[in-house]
Amino acid sequence: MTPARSRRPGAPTRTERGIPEATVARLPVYLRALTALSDSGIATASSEDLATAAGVNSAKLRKDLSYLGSYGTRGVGYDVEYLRYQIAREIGVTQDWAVVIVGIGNLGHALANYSGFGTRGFRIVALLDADPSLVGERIGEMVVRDFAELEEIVASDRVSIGVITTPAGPAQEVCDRLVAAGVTSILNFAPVVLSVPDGVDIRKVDLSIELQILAYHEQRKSGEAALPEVPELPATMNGLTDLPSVGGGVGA
Amino acid sequence: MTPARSRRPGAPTRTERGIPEATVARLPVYLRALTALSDSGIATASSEDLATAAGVNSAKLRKDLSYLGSYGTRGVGYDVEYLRYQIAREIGVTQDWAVVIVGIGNLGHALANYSGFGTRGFRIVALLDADPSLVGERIGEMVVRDFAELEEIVASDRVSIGVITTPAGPAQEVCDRLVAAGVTSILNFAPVVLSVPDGVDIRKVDLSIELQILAYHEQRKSGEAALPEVPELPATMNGLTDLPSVGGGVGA
DNA sequence: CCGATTTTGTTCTCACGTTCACAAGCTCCT
DNA sequence: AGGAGCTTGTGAACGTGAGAACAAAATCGG
Ligand SMILES: NC(=O)c1ccc[n+]([C@@H]2O[C@H](COP(=O)([O-])OP(=O)(O)OC[C@H]3O[C@@H](n4cnc5c(N)ncnc54)[C@H](O)[C@@H]3O)[C@@H](O)[C@H]2O)c1
Ligand SMILES: NC(=O)c1ccc[n+]([C@@H]2O[C@H](COP(=O)([O-])OP(=O)(O)OC[C@H]3O[C@@H](n4cnc5c(N)ncnc54)[C@H](O)[C@@H]3O)[C@@H](O)[C@H]2O)c1
Repeated sequence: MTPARSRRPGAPTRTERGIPEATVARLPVYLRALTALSDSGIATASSEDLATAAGVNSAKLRKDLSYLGSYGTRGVGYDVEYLRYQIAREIGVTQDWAVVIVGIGNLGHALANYSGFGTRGFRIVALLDADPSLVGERIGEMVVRDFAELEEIVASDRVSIGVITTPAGPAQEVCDRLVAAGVTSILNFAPVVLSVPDGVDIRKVDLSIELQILAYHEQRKSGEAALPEVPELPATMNGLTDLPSVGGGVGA
Repeated sequence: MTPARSRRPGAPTRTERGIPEATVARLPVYLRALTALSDSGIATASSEDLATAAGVNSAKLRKDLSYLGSYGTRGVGYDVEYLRYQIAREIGVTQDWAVVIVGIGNLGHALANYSGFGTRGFRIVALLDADPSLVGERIGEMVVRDFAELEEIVASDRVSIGVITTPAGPAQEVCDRLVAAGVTSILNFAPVVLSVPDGVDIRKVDLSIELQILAYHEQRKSGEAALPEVPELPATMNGLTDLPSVGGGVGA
């Protein structure tokens, strides 16, 4: 019989068949690469080929795939279709997930018009907005509906994923409504930190943050000699009201 | 005098005043939290307060800030305005960075209409598209210009950041053009892995990947008993052409 | 049938990131 | 002036992630 294994120090703590978070974040990239190879009529690919297509190093790719099982063939590589199916199954996109989008402004419109979600395992079942002048507008096949209908829609369409594209102000309130209605995964575009109860997953997309990270590295490239002098902290910390205005604004 | 320090084992390798990547990614969040506190009229905040506002743990926040210098006061906390300025300076958003957006479709329109960049250290100097029927269209204060004008614009406006919102197909080509024109930081929305030479930074935003990560966790929440059986690999790997179609599509 | 060749799956080691815990330093009150 | 009470800055421990390296397994040619 199998002896009760004591955890080796350094081994990642992971529940049965749990996959490291860093790996989970790369699986969709592999899935996309496999789909591209498949569309090019390629039936088999080595870890090196796949790693190149996915923009990662091949050892990392092999280790990532090894968490799913042994789906390759030594000396040969991976069967593209088979591996694609296995990854899709592991991620959970062999069937479609129902999604609602809340806040049909600039960004909400763009998402609603985007055809890429359908081919990647998601089905947008409702576009919701609180603005009465938007309700009833047609976008592609869909019609904008009133945010008040949220609970009904979530319940009848088994919606588990919500996307927030409202301004920052109402975002927490919208988030709470989504959670109360039964949504357990949220993708947030509003520039604000949302708090959710345990059991609800939240991810954020923040374009200003991405640009600011680029700006940081850009600044170092262009030579730090160009940096302004560090103003020293005065003896008293008061009287600092007239510093130059700086980026980092809050709000919609 | 300062003795030449030999690297302690375990200490992160970092060039003079270099900041760990994970910290750099959080500084914009702190900046936003500080701006919010400042707008609420709060002049001083403890690491605990700030950490709550930024959605991180306070030890992490203190360690992150310690890479910038000692800007707090023991027993008191941090001066909100002063710290905000220091972080903005470190990120490099005390002045605006010029940005071009390439591909003015659904997403490009949304970004062009977004007012949030201006208040966070960025100035959109041009909207570019290859489609002649779009060139000349007015969006807010700006007019869509021909992609062919790229080089001229980059040179005359000292543009160092480019945003790609074209379909996946032309994205690499557009990327190469941007780099050749002198752009050294790129934010990519197209679902494709771009390759760039050393010295050019690239970040990607991929909504389908975000949703798929949520789907993975969602699947585990709803009980794995619901998972389809794992199909076994047949003795030969051929003849696998009729697997169910799965999410992960490629293309625009 | 066997050895050469290819490529996976995994182990080992090092680097990076997070969190705890506490001494050092500042303010305020008596 | 001196001690009580906070809060920062950081050393040290721990956990996670990345990559090099290699043994194991499969194919293929002779
Ligand atoms: N547009 C962009 O390119 C862009 C870029 C980065 C970040 N963002 C962020 O994304 C979010 C949306 O941006 P946008 O430009 O689309 O804004 P927007 O103002 O155009 O649209 C917001 C929509 O949300 C709706 N709304 C407001 N309160 C609501 C509520 N309580 N319930 C339901 N709907 C509500 C409004 O009616 C409006 O239609 C903002 O938080 C913004 O900061 C947008
Ligand atoms: N719209 C969304 O919500 C959304 C969501 C996720 C990802 N994306 C991705 O973002 C990108 C843009 O999406 P979209 O919906 O705005 O697409 P879109 O088709 O509406 O717009 C693309 C624009 O790029 C322009 N273009 C094409 N080739 C070009 C070239 N070589 N040079 C310059 N311009 C060129 C086109 O003329 C068009 O205006 C796509 O890669 C898409 O996969 C979009």
